[in-house]
Amino acid sequence: MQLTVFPAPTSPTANLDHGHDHGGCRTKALQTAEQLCNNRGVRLTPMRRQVLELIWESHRAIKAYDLLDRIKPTTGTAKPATVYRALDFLLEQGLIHKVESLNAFIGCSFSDHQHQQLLLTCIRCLEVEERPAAGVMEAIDRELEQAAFIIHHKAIEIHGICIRCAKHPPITATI
Amino acid sequence: MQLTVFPAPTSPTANLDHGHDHGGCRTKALQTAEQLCNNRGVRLTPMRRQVLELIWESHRAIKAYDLLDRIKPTTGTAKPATVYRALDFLLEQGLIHKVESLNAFIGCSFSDHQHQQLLLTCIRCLEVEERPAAGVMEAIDRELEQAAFIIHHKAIEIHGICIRCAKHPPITATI
DNA sequence: TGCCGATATGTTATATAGTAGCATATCTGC
DNA sequence: GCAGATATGCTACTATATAACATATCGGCA
Repeated sequence: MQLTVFPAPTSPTANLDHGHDHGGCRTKALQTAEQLCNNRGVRLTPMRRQVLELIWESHRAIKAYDLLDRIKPTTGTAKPATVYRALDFLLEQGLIHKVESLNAFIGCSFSDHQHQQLLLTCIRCLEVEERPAAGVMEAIDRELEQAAFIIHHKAIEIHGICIRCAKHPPITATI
Repeated sequence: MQLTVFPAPTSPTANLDHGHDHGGCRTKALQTAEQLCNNRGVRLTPMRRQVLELIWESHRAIKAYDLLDRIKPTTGTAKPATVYRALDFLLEQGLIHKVESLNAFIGCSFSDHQHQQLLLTCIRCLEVEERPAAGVMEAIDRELEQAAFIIHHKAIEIHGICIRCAKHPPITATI
């Protein structure tokens, strides 16, 4: 029998995402969020901020109920609505994306300028990469013009193997 | 107060999808499905066929539990697993698509050749149009080559207003 | 500064979506 | 017509998401 073992995803709290210093990502994202909310006159409350922080703990998409579990120790009382309301706010402000095909959420790396990127989810390490992909967006605009379809929202989600995982093939053992 | 009233979606059983004779679509889709399954040596059982027929009753995406409600009168006993198993089979065979952003399913119009199309969902009439969109697919392939991302599956979902609904503006009343 | 309306969160309950695991039935090849 | 494979029945459960109303907090203004 052949067993294919993928490396387990790193723990949600470890800054191990493929070796980059993720603390920098998170700090920058939170600063940008504060600024954006200030400029817009909307409130990044402690609850909303905490959810955003948790989402930014890694580049893996996180599920609403996992966020809930992480919040409970702090609040003691958090319920689904608490999390979903924070998520709704963050989505409205373009600070996070929902990965529809995973029912999960990731921080938006381009919250201060571009939205509606390609979302590349690695089925091995579960990290999601966001790519503005101008060429793809233009091709879609052309296609929709032909179809005379007036766009409101795009979700472009690709699942596959990222370059880092492709370079570190899974351990294969015969038992 | 301004009230914007969109025309209600036509009933699931009516062949009224924007005026085209939908019976033809359905019949053709079912014939293609029978052929494909025969060629592949897989079984389009009565249950699976019924689910496919129900999905093809319109061009609107249908939810698993709505399918379940439609099946119950016939079988008396259908449970979620019954429907989900049929859906899994139809997805595997490429006879239907899941619209991830709706948690709903539509028949595939290109089951005998192309897969992984653009799915255009009209937020007014709720119909889903499938478009192969070669230009978009090429642009995505180029982008993924740059990212060195090995693709397994695409979900490209656009929400907006279709050409037919754009031509029939909603009734607007002041109350 | 303390009151008011607006915004945000707490709380309970429920709706919607999907899966696990084992029993039973049906099909297909021999 | 029997055996193994495939499909469905069935029970229970897990996961995802929202509704509706109560309470708390914020921020402007009398």
